[in-house]
Amino acid sequence: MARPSHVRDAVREALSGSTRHAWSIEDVLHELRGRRVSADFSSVFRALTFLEREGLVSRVELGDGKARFEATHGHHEHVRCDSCGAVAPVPGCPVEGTRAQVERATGFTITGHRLLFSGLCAECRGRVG
Amino acid sequence: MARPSHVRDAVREALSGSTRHAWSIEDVLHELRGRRVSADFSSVFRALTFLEREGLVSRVELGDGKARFEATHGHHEHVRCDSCGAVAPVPGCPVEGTRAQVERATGFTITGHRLLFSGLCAECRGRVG
DNA sequence: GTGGGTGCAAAACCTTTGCATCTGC
DNA sequence: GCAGATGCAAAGGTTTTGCACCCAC
Repeated sequence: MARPSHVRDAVREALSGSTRHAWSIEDVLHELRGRRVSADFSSVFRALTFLEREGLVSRVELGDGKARFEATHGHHEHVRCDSCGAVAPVPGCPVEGTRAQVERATGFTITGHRLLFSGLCAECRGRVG
Repeated sequence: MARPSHVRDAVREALSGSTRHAWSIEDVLHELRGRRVSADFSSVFRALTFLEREGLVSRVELGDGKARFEATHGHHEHVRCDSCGAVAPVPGCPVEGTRAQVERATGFTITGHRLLFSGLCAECRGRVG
């Protein structure tokens, strides 16, 4: 029954009150530490899992072996920098409207999708090449 | 210098001589066992890594926490069954042609993408709902 | 008291690497 | 012999879970 949870509250605030996208658990932990919120890795993990069940947070897979989370927003895709790992949101979605076609081609009932672009962010393009 | 490698050979044959897509290392191991090929997990792992460097095999990430591999084919996307985990290829690609737009919107230089559909395969649709 | 929230530590899972061995060449 | 291929086992890196403790109701 709605007992106070400083970790959960802080995680919710961190994710919704920042422009950063696709937080790893470590990212969240560092952010909390920066805010002087004492928290443990497993508590952050549990907070994220909890918020995910609530629908406030979405888990996104970016293929770097780490779980990533972000505040649930409108539908969007992601782009990840091959060099530094930075993640940015991609507005819009080129996949909309292809569902019927994919269902016809595969026999699956399609319920969702995940699109991840890879490339170089502006910063790394200047630095790396 | 081209020394015989029964594991590598068997892995190559398994991946190219089957309709299955997106093999996990365990999948390959079971297939080899079925073919009476003795092999160890790490040998299969090394064979896959080797074939990947050769370009004969591609590593694909399907967000289930396991590395997946498949024979390198023309560009295609994947669909994964939420219920049983079956993976099927999706011909074509709705993302082609959106690169310029994404680059404009994000400032990244886009070099690739990964699209994964999720849904229910025909079998699970009948069984689960 | 009771049940949820936390921290700490250990368990689980996968992938990757080290090492000794075996085998063609 | 030498170098590559293998198996076994252990190391690494992350995510999950078990447990004991503490605190708000």
